[in-house]
Amino acid sequence: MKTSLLLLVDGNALVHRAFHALPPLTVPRTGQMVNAVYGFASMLLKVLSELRPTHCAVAFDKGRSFRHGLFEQYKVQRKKAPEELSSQFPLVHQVVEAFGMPAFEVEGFEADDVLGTLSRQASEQGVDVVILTGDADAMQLVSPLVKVMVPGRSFGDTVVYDVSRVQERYGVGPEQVTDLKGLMGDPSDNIPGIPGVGEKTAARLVQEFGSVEGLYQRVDGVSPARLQQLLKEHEAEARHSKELVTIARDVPVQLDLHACGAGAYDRDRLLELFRELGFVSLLPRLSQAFARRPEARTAPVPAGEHHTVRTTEGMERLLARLSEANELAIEVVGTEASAMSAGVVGIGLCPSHGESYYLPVGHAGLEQQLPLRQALEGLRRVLEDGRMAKVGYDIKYTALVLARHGLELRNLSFDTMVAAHLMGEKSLGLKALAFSKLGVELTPLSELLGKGAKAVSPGALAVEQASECVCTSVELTLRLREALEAELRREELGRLFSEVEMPLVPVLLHMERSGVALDTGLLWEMSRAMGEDLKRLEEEAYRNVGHVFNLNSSQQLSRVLYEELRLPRSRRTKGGYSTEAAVLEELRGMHPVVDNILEYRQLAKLKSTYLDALPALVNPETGRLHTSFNQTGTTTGRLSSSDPNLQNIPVRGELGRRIRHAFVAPEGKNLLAGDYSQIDLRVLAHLSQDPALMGAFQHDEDIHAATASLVFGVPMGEVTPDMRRVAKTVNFGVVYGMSEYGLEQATDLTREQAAEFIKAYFEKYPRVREYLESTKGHAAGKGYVQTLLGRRRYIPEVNSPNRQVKEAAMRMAINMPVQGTSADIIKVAMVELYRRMQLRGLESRMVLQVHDELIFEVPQDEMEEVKSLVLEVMPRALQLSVPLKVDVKVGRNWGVME
DNA sequence: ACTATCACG
DNA sequence: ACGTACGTGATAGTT
Repeated sequence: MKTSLLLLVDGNALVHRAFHALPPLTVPRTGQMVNAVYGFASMLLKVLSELRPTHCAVAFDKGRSFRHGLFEQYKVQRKKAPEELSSQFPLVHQVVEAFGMPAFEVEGFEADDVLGTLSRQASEQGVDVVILTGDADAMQLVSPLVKVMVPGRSFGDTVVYDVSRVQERYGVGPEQVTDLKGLMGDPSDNIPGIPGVGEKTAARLVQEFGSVEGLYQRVDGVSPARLQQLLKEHEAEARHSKELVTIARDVPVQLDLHACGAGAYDRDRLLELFRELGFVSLLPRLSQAFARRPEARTAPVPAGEHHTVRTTEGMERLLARLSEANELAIEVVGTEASAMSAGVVGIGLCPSHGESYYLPVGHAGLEQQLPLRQALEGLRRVLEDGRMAKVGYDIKYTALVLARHGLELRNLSFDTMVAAHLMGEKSLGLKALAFSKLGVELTPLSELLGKGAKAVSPGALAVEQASECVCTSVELTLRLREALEAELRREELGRLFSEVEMPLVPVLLHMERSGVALDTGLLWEMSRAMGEDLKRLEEEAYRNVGHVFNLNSSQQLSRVLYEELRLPRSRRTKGGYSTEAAVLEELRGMHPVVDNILEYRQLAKLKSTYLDALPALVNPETGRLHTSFNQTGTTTGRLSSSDPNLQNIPVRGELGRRIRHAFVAPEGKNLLAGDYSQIDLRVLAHLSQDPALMGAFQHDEDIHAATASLVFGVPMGEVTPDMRRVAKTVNFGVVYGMSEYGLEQATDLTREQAAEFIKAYFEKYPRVREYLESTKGHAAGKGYVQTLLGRRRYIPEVNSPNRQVKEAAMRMAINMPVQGTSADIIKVAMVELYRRMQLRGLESRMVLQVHDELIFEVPQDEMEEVKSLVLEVMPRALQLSVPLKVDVKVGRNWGVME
């Protein structure tokens, strides 16, 4: 006999939960955020196909909850839902409607009150109920006929609570959940409870006294005394809190089962809606959800054979299989995030769909696993075979760890992280990509490991768990390649990807692995000397102010300067008034402590960020300093450098420059630097095709002086240093989308002078103005801008109704094609230089890139050859309408280069 | 985890 | 009447 089952959904709670649990997901063209809609729809499909309810209904909050009348602080701390969430509710309602589910809303009640009432009415009719929600408060509704289902740790999973499960989880029965919550309170709803009473204590009290009311009848029997005291003091809060967390079951609403029949969905409407929202992955699940008879449940993660290879025989079978493959997704699980220090825990391999392998080699205490040596020797033929394409997610990490263990991964053909970044994807985690590109929810290894204090090392994981996770991960990597390859082609990014970005991967790997030599003795000595100066400055500052304070705290400093010393205030910050250097410069001479602070700040920055930090990062294996070059860190296409950042080593001040002296070439070698001269302005000349700007570069003029001469209307010979400085500022400013206000701030010009200068500038360079205007027009029309090689940046804010947001977006739109084209150019140069250096078998190595300059470490006998190679390749990287000029300098260290 | 500051191009 | 230069990453202090 078929029994009835009513599914009741708390629309608000589920949507909130989905919004916070799922990575951002937007509709490509409109930018509408839909992650919560997706999660809601996906969860509904799952539950419909698994539970096969005969009836269903959804409830939503409506109006101001009656609880606000009971308690004015109710949910008062809760921020207004962000636009990204609230804009999804209309779509959720559309989904519910297409699913053919009646939606209940009752003015003044929250969704769970409506569900509480409906579930009571259903129980009275003897109907089984499952409540699907994202809010644990609903546990109080559980009864022999009513179960509560909530999403699990990963949103795709669900956990069902019946009476015994509630008892087990909370230590009290469902009817006591309100007592428990009343004592504990709920910070997320601003419900007070008893301060200091958590879940443990609350559960003990409820077990002992049965309820809040029972507790207060016998409150003198509570021990310890401290707790008893607290309970007495906060009796009103406890009783009130219980009232607040109690779900109403007498809402004016009537359950009509006939109107709630499941399966009354509008298939065409659903299909259309899912297509519109880009939920392609949900389409095949529709028939499952609405099929008449129960079928096998859909797997959230693609099924496939996952093998764990732990024996010599297993290895032989694997190798036989790999020899037939022509591509291979690969992932190394390392002991740590830094590829230059990581050991190997395991290797994941996926030669084709539905078939993946995990080789544990470094699992702690695991008896049956191959030694790393044997695993690598076995795999060497395949991994070093340049004919077999390797696919990976962050493949540079995998290849670098392997390289350090003596194996060169060849033919790095597709990195899904790099591809996704090129596609403008903002969330680049494998989890986010699998979700947005494949509609698959996966738990990445990193989540298994936890973070912060309770993080465990991968080697400590159970091999079954690691294997399952890594096999899924390489499988998805292979499937992502297909999705992304097609997308790249569609967006005409295929060449940029396969001819620039992917060939760059081994170059960056080489640079990271090379590292750079550091004179740590020099840094230590400077640190010691600077430490003394800092101490002196600190004491002087205290003397000038009259008391001790923390010079490193901008908040304390703000109080000292603007409250105690009453110096003139300017820009506000959150914790007081700004104390940044530009502001302090204005205050110079008003009080002696200002000078102390400025000098202290400068020295403290240099000491902590460079002098003390860098020597500690020298790799004990190599004795050198190794950065990471991040290929997916910027919106413009530049590289970034981290751990440590070697792209912001000081150069400007005298003291700063001395730090560069510590970046040295080993005995018998020199450093060679090739830097593009004025690359951004040359790119601007090319992009704008402005005749005057192009002419200046074609004649190899000093561009800032030439600009000054043009704008001020004086011959080149009569340009003063001041005129040149203003022209230089404007030349840079143009590339940043500068305004009159910006120029005023950056120079000592008045607003009027600044306006006049800008006007004159655009009269002399009219095509630059036209170019800037057309770039902004393009951005507004298409929602993106691009570089010479087609690299794109999507900027949806260009059409923001908020003027400030829109203007900021326009400045980004102006800057990106220039900065990004320069990045294209140097990347092409790096790939070509590396290729040629390899071909010639040079011992020289590229070691650093700083946006417009490349640093090489060159043995003395290769110096001339490398110098001419650099001078040949860098200027020819891309053909522009103006020449690209490269200056080459050589020196024993990075501080003295001639 | 966030904010303010500051090093680089 | 507004009130910002574009792009990064590391540090120290604060929550």
